[in-house]
Amino acid sequence: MNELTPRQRQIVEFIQQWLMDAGRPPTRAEIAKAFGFKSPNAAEEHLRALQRKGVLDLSPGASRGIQLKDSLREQMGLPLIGRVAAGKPILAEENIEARYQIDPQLFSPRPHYLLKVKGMSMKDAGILDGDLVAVHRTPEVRSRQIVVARLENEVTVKRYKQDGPIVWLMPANDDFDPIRVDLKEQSLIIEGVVVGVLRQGTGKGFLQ
Amino acid sequence: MNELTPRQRQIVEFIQQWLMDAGRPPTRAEIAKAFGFKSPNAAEEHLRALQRKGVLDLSPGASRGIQLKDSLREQMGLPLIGRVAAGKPILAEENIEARYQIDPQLFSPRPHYLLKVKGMSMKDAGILDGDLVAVHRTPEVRSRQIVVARLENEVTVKRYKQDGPIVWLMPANDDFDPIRVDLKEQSLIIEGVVVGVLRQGTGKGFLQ
DNA sequence: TCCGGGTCTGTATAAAATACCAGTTACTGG
DNA sequence: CCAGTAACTGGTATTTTATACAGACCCGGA
Repeated sequence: MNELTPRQRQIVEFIQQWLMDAGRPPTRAEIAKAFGFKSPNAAEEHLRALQRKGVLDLSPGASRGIQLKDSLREQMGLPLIGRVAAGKPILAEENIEARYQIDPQLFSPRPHYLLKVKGMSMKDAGILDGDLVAVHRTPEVRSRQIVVARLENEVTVKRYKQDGPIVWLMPANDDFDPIRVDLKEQSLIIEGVVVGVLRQGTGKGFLQ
Repeated sequence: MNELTPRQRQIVEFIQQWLMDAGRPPTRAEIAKAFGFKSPNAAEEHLRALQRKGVLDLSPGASRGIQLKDSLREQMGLPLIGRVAAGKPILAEENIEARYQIDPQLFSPRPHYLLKVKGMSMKDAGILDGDLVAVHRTPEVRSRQIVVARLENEVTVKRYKQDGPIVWLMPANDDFDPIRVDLKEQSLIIEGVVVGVLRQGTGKGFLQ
């Protein structure tokens, strides 16, 4: 029911493009012209359908009264997760310290949130205390990827290494020891894969 | 001549705010209502004045036909500088590999460009080969700041240390030697201060 | 003093845009 | 086979919007 038809998807993409180019939403007539509709009502009905499906909002009576809901979420930006409250899902509202807009093209795959790193256990991978890591939320991880894992209600960033039923969470710092997790005994929740790193304020002086 | 009056500045700020909130530009009547004008023509004349001063574009005949020129520049995002052609200014068009939108609140002071780092000379400061550093363009630097410097047509990222007329460009890696610059003999151009670091694609596996 | 720009009121009108209504065609699932 | 939905054409009433014109007031510079 909530799935868009190919035509509806085209309409939404057209509106996004138009917004980028013109800085304002299109009118019914402009949509109709772009798609070759001979009646603006064809556009009207597409817009109604898209509103029913929750993809956009229409402001009654206003000219160019089309608001894409996606763009609102994009405008919100990525949530920055600071301290993760025990037992709460990582993206719970109370964990969000701020939101930052990040160009989606900058990282791939697309990150879902930023996580503030505590401690120097990943120093040799260039991830320092206080750095923000951009995380793509997926449970599918491969060995040698740097992951965000939750173990005993502790959230940690480590390099992932699987050896049969044994998972090793490897620090990138000789001062720390690898963490051994036996999946038959302990539960390990993968909160995502690190797809980027972001450090604020190197100006004042940072480390050594 | 190109200076905006306080009232004109208010108008521009109002349009920016409206764009953020509604996702479309305001009409003359909406501007008039917000400012308490009793005539839409007051808004019209402000828009004309702002167009004359080059702050925005008006699309004749189109409803909500206001395009802020600033927002276009903001949409362009920060330029990513790759290889710097010898003798060319760092922000020359031919040095720009791409543009990325970055939340201005993320870094402070505001960065002017991103520079792709080559080599591992700043490894211990968490800046690795291929990282992007966000750079605030200023010639004013203090000791211990990480700077982008140009020396003999080579652009390099190092920690700055001044000792009277002698400047030391300090690597953050024991395998590299500090660079000694005597300002009486050599010219050193400071291209800016590093205010942030950005690494793309840590997912696949990075270093050690 | 006169001029021009900035800031606004008030009125008017044409053009742009929305919001309906009545149909048509084609496809899909019960 | 029929109902429902998607995807249109064609048209119209109504509202929204842009824009022009006629003034008014203040201020600073020539």
